[in-house]
Amino acid sequence: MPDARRTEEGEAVTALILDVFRLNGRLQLAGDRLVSELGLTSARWQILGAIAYSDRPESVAWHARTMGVHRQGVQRIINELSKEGIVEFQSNPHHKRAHLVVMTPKGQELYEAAIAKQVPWVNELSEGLSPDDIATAQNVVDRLKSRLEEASMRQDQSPSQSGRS
Amino acid sequence: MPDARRTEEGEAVTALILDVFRLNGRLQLAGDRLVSELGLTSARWQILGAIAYSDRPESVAWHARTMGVHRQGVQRIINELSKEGIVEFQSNPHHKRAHLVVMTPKGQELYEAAIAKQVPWVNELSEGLSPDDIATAQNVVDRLKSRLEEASMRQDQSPSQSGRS
DNA sequence: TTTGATTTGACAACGTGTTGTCATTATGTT
DNA sequence: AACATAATGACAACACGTTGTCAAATCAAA
Repeated sequence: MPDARRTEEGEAVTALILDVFRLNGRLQLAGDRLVSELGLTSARWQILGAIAYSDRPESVAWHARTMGVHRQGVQRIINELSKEGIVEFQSNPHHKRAHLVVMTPKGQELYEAAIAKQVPWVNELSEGLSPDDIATAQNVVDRLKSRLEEASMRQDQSPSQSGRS
Repeated sequence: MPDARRTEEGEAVTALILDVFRLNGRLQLAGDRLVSELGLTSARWQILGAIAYSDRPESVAWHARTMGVHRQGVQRIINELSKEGIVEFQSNPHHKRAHLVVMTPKGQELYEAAIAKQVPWVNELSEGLSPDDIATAQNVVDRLKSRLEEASMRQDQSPSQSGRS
């Protein structure tokens, strides 16, 4: 047994993790409420954001990689958005199957309408918080995220490392 | 249009929120990997934790309220855990239907085994981070969570408040 | 060109959480 | 006691994400 007890940092990060779970749940709820009357959900909104922030049209798989989620989930939602005329597929000169995803004018209006709702919402939510503290929080969260990404990469790349030295 | 642009805090919190989403995803993944060989998942683990931390046996609905999620999801998972002999129901002297949930000896072993895996994992994950920064992060996350809970309560209690002054 | 590995989209099954409805049980009011 | 209200569990439908498999397309190597 290498470590039977948590270090001071380990204890603090454990508490932070539990709060992150709860905050995430609340954010999903609030996000769904915020854009539900636009016919959007948190998941759809996040995907529209990925499309909006990409410099050029990209494939579904590319967006999924960038977002750190699996292709299939993004594919399903983008297919739905396509049926509803919110996004559409452009033929890809470099790949016959991997079509490029772009927002339709209707999709762009929708995305801007969502932002118009998010701005006053987040302004009220964050009112009075110290920008320094927020930056510190973001830094900690980002570092934890990065470490987990690295650890995940290591585990994926060397699954044969089952023996111990 | 009350606020067309985000305040400084609004901008920072928006960035923080996006990172919280990504961190949450990574934590779910890491948590599932950590306890998968015990036959647990992140969701099951979290529910076992709620049971372990309650001072006395409580009903499913009570746990759901405490965790801030809906009864139905907790009910389904606890029913599964019951079938597998990980938790069991005690008759409730004060309520004929709302049985009390307790962990079986097998469930307690499972939960302790999960903690034994989490301790070295979180110690490595948090190594080198400043305890002060972690505390600041937790404080920010907790305040955002509390504000969202309050806002959610307000919206639930006064759904007739559709007009504006 | 041929072969094999990788990428991509399609499809299906499942775990998790949300939403809504229903019957049963407690609780509070009259 | 009788009634209305709330709480609780059961059930079903759906949204979202994960996991696995398959075929088509691309790319790299021989």
